This record gives sequence, structure tokens and C-alpha cells, in this order.
Amino acid sequence: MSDMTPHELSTFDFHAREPFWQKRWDEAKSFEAPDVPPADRPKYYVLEMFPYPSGQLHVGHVRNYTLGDVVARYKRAQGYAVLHPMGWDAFGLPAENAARERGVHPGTWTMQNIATMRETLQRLGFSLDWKREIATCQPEYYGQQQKLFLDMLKGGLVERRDAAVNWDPVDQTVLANEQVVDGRGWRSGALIEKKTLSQWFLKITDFAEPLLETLKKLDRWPERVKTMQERWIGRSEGAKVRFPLHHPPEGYESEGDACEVFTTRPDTLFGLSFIGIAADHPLAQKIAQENSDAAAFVEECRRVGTSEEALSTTEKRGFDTGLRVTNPFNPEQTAPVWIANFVLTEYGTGAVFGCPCGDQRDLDFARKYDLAVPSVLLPTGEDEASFTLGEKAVTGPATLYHSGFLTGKSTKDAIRAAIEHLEKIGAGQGVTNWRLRDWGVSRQRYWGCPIPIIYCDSCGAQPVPDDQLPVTLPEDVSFERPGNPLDHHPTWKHVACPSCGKPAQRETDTCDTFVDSSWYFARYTSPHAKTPTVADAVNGWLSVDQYIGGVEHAILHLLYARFFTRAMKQTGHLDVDEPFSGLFTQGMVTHESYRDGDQWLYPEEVEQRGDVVVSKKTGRDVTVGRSEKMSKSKRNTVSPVDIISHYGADTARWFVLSDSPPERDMEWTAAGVAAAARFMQKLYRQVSDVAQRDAREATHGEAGADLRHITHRTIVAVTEALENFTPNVAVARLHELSSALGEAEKKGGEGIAAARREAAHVVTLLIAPMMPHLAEELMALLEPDGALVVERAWPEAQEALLAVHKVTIAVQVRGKLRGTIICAPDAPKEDVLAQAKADENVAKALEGKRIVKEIHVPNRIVNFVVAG
RNA sequence: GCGCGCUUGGCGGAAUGGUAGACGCACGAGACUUAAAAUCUCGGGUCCGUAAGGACGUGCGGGUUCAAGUCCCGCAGUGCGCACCA
Repeated sequence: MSDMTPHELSTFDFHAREPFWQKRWDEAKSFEAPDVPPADRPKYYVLEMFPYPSGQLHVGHVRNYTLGDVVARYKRAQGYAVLHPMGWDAFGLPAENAARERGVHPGTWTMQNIATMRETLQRLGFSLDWKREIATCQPEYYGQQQKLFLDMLKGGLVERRDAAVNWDPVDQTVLANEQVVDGRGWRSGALIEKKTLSQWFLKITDFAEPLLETLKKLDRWPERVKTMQERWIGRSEGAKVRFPLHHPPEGYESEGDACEVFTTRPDTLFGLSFIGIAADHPLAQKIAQENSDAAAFVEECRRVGTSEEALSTTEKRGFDTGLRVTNPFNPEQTAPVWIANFVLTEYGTGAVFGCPCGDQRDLDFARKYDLAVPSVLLPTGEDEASFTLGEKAVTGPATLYHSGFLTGKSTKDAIRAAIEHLEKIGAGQGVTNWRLRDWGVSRQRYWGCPIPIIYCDSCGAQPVPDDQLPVTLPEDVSFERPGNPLDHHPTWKHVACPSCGKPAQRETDTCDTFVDSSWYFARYTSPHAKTPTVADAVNGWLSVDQYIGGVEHAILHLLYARFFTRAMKQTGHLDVDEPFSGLFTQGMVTHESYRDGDQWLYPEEVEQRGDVVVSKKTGRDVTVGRSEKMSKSKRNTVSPVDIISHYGADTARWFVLSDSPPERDMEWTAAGVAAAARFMQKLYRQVSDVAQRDAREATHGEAGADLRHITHRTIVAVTEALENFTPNVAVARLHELSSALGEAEKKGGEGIAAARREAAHVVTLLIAPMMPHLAEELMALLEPDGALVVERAWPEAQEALLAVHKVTIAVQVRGKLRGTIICAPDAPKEDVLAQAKADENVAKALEGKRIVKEIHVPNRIVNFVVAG
């Protein structure tokens, strides 16, 4: 070395060194997992939700995969055999949109995006086993999915039935909910309508009970996700009640001469005001055939769309069918049957009975159409003589009145009595109803997994035989014409019936892409096998010990995956019940937005000048919007590739971990990234300084005691922070250790060099999960011929060095802080109290007061409760 | 509309029911420098006070407790999900 000072030497050249270390890891096969978990150590399966290859990696991905990588590297250091794979959720609508808009084939577009995004992931230095990479759009993957579908069909878990879709009459195509804007098709602008198609369903409701019950055992899932799933599955106890129809329309036989409803409140039957039926209810359909006004109303309901949100936000409206039913509890009473736009076809029986006094929606509806409002619920504490029902339904605790044999009973008792009575008189029975509906998987689209079915006029729907799998997508398709390219492909769908050999047609629908993502975690355990799974591998690696992804998937994806796992178990493809034993849901990455007039500007197009932000181009002040979810339309995005190029992968990784707790949204700021970069270089300077100046052979001495205490305390703190998923706290503690390392240099003295070397060594190991490249670089400085950090164990704190010699105890008088005292750890209560009272300021506060109570929490706090 | 979260200095945030504001950003002061950058050190919730110290303070209103950011009830704001976006 020359006579240059260490400071001048010390810059971490991430441009050169990050790829260097990535190559070393690659050569050492550091991240390749064995086919089957080894017997000599515990396994740990870390998985982040795989990305949709939309084009570029975005910073939300960087956050997600960095979190996962921290877990993977930390667990590996702790001696686990880690499986940490990556792949692509590669089917989906955007590829078809790109095809329609730009004429590029969905497959080409997807594979190009994958290549781009894979490169970015690799530049970030994630500890992924790339040998296991999968893309769901490849026959190697979706062919096995077809096998699973057929096995489920054989096992009775798949059914064909009718379901409604959003239909665009101009484009002649089915639209996704997101393609319906204010009831109109996003491209054509045409009013969309509900259309019924015959579709394939997976019978997730068969598992409603276990899916609900097992939630209780998922103790490493966030409570809120479990609550959401619980609500979604929606078990509710109630009754089916048959209301006899007075004059059923001719030819209406599907339910005999009665209208059946599901209710959770059979206790309020005496409060019957009306029957509400969905527009798709058979009775409504029947009426519509005969009555043009009814038909017009049904038609209108169809325009509302298929989402629950649309149904419940639309103004409540109804149509009186003129039919009447009899109240089974009170044959004297009849009520009208209305078609109502807020009744869900697919929940319960598609019909409700309206009891305005106990349900706000029913009350609003009854008032609007001037229907009877019998009052049968007396709120607890109200008097029958004085209580009148206003515009608020009774939803709190209440007693039944004006209710025949139920009068005087509490809601709970009345429900039980009502069900008993219904069953006795044969007008209904108690049932358990679920909000969860079966999973419709048919999509009328090209870019998805073909459903392996052949329709034959003679033999019906036939499964594609195993030896004809996979059913692959044709390459030569046209997106010029509206509709599904598979359907209008000249030859693809025409095949021989596998059963009779006569001409038949393929199913042209493809699978919901949620199916693809419902088993990819299992496929990673044997990504290239000729069967969907391999028993030893899948049962050895599953379940996923830590799954990490966005909370936006809290319900659908996670529930489908849980169901699919059970369905795969039932069909013999694996032997676990739950796919993910640990779940972590991370927040979004947000950024300020900038607007110059009506023009949105990218963050790199503006700069801060004093208190204002101006456009670099025009020099004008720009409007700074609050930090919100990054979106292309507001241009408040940041490119991970740019960040890596400017600051390096480790800086990007460190920044996304450093400030916000990962379950919360984090704000991306240029200043924050710069701070991360500074800290990275500071550590590099500090450690290279230690490597060059501090003698390796120095023995520990008195002067180093403080630093050693901090070093070992930091091991405990960082370990705890990583266990708790609070890397932001780990970062804070590492900042402190770094400061202590710097201070120790100035202090000097016997044993400082050894303590500094120890601290440098420890800091290197502790940052490794977060800044893996820098860690390798630092270790190479400290031990030029040593092992790679990825092959080293996590540091362990020495108990003796953690001991504290004094504690600071807060002293309160009547809960207010009046001073602090320094005591020996675990000092006796009497001594602590005496010392507390001796404190000048405390004594002043106690003056003239009588001590009523003395609270002493060892090593923490003293509180004198005083009177007077 | 229904469901589920979140809310702490100028900003991001820390805090087993026990000293609120760790750590970082931004800001200010100082050191180094011819100068700047970089780096290092120090300061800071608000108000009153020269200071010692005091009052107030974790979205708002109540409650439980010796003690509440933390637990309970109500409200507001904001975000996410709602079954064909992924």
C-alpha cells in the first residue's frame, strides 16, 4: 500500500464488486437447494409471491423480494437447508391487451418481460435457486395443471354449471370487472350486460368448514388476514323458510308452489313486510316472460354488473310482481313479492324476506315503496307503549313483541324457537349457510391454461386423455377480431372425440390465472418433473415456512391456494393440509407526485430549490401531491434499474428495509436512498480502517469493554429484530454499533483494537442478510483468505458481555416523571425507594404529601401515589 | 354499501401497560478546507422560564389503571379488499 490514507482509499466500488460476488455465489452454488430436504438439518422454505411479468420490476417488488431474501439468508446462516425459488405468474389479461394494442404476440411480450425482470432480480443479488425457475405459461407447467384439473374432475371436485359474466355487446366479448367502468365497456363504451354462460367450477365450498376451522391453527398468520378470510367464508346459522305462493305463475314448478328464502333471523318472521327476489331468480325470470315491465326491470338489474360492490352501492330499487305469499307463522298475513336489485342471486336461495324493523336495507326499501312496516323488535330498555320505529332499524339487543308464540323471548331464544316451529309445521328447517361460493374458473380468453375437455355431440364433455396432454395453445392466433382467438382459430378446436372418435370440439375457455398461482409453491419442489409433484420433494419441503406478499392477496389468492392444497391432497398429489404455515403481508411503496399544470412529471424531472420544487425543464414551480401508491398515470414511479445503476443493489436493499416497518406502506424518497448509500460507504471505510490499522492479535482489555458490550447487545437486538420482521429496527441498531465503532477509535487504549476488530467482524455478519455484497467485501478485507459470508454461521452473543452494571430507574410521583436514579441491577426495593426519595426533585414533589402507595417495578420504575 | 387495517415532532418512524420521540431524513451551529464537496461533532416536540424547573403533548371524545401511544367503547380521516386485474 502507498502512503495514501485509508479514507482516500476507501470507497466500495459496487459497480465492479456486486457482480463479482454474485458470480462467486453462483460458482459456489450457494443457493441451490437439494431435491429433497437433507436429514442432517432442518428445512426452511421461504417464498415471496411470484411476480406478474408486466414489463419492468418495480420498487414494490424490490421491497417484497428483499424482505424474503433477508429471511432466506438469515435462516441459511442459522443452519437451515433453505429453499428460496422464483418464477413468473405469466398468464393474464395484460398480455392480451398488449397484443390487441401493439400487435405483439402475448407469448413474445411475456417472455421479453420475463427476461428484463429476471436480469433486474439477478442484479439485486437475491439468494434464489434459479434452477427451479418456472413460468406458468410454459407447457411444462400448465400441462401438469391440466393433469391436476382432470384428477379433480375425476375426484368430483369439478362441476359444470351456469354463471353470469359481464358481456360487451359491441365487442362481443366477456369483460373482467376492471374492464367495466361505470357500467360500460372500457374500449367500446357500450352498456355492459350480465350474460349467462355454462362454465367450469371448482368445488371450494366442499372445504368451507375445514378452510374456516383450520384458520385457528395458523398462528403465524396476521390476525387481520384470518379475520378477512373468516368473513369471506362467512358461515352463518339460520333457516330456510318456504313461503307458500298464492297464485304461482303457470309453468313455474322448479320450487313447487312456494318461494324459499334463507334468513339468519327467523325470529322476526312476524315482522314480514315483503319477499325480495334476485333478478335472476327463476320466479323473476318466469314473471319477466309474461310481463314486459318486469322484463324491463330485470333487464335493468342486469346492467348493474356482477360485482358485489356494484350491487350494494347501486340505489335500492324494486319491482312489484303482483304475486303474494302467506306468512307460514301467521296464515292471516300475506306479503307481496318484489324483484329487488340488491338481492344476490348466488347467496342463499336468491331470495330474502324483508323485515324492515330489524334490517336497515329492508327498512329503506319498505319506506321507499310504502310497504308495511310491522314492528316486532323491542330494543332492550324501551317500553312497548312508548317505543316507535323511526328511520333506524333495531339492530342491537332486543326482545320480540307482536310476535305470537315468540313474544317476550330474546332474539337468541326466539331464533331457536322459530326454527323448531318451522320444522314442526314443515315450513322450513334450520340450516348452515356459507357466503363462500364455488370457484368459477372458466375464462373466455386466449392467454391462459387451456381447460382439457373435449365436447362431443354423442358423448358429452370428455376429459382429454392423459397421453394427449398437454393441450398446448396454438401460436398462430389473431387478435384482430373480437372474441376469444381460441374459439375462432381455424383448426385448433376441431379434434376427434377421445371416446367415440367422431368429430368433436375442444373447450375453448382457459383457466382463471388464480389457478396457476394456487399450486406453484408445490411445483417449485420438483419444477421439471413429468408429474405435477414428486412425493418426497413436495411433502419434504412443504409447507412454506414463510410466505411474503402484498395484503391485496389476503383473501382470494390465499384462500384459493389453501383450497387447492386440500384438493391436491384429496387427489393424491401431496400430503399436507395448509400451504403456508407463516405469512407476512407487506405494505405498498409510495411516492410524492409532481404536477406542472395538467402535466404529471417523473421524480427525476423535478428538483428541490429551497422550499419549493420546480420543473427542471420549465423552471416553474410544480404542485407536490401527497405520497401515494406509485402509478404510471401519476408518474410517481422510480425505476429499480436506475437506482441500482446509481447506488448499487445493496443501497437499494438497505433503503427499502431501513425506515418503515414492512407491513406498513413506505415512502420512497431520494434523500432516504442517499442516506442508505452514505451508510454503506461509511461502513466500508470503518471496516477497511479496522482491517488496516487494528492489530489482529491484540487481546481484549478494559478499554474495549464498552464497545464489546454494545457489539454483543447488537447481536441480540438485530437477531430479535429479524425474528420479529422489523428490519427497520435492525437498521437502527446497526447504525448505533457503527457509531460506537467510530467513537472507540478516538478513545483508544488497551484492548480497543481487538474490540474494534470484533465489532467489525460482527457488523459484517449482521448486515449480510441485508447488504450481502458489502458483507462479502468487508469479510474479504478482514480475512483475505476466509470463507464466503454466505457460508458462515450467524454470530452468537456472549452472555457475560451482555450483563449491565447499572440501571436507570424512572421515579414518578402520582404518575408524573420527577427524576431518574441510577441503581445496581436488581437492587432491593427498600434501597431503590430510599434513593428515589432522596432525589432532590422527587423530594420536592413529595413535600407535604402523604404517600398512599409505593409502586416498584424492578429495574424500571418507581411510582409514589400521594394524597393531599 | 359491506368487511379489514392504519393515524406518534417539519418528515419516515422507535417504544414486553412502566423515562414518549431510539435510529434516520430535513434543518441549524461548529470542526476540517484558500473555497466547495465529502467527512466528523453538537443541537432540537410545543409553550413559559436566563436557568433550575414547570405546563401541555402520540387523530378527536369518553373509560379502565398507581401508570395508557399501548387495553376497552364511540367518532373522524385515510388506505386496502369485495369473487373475470394480478
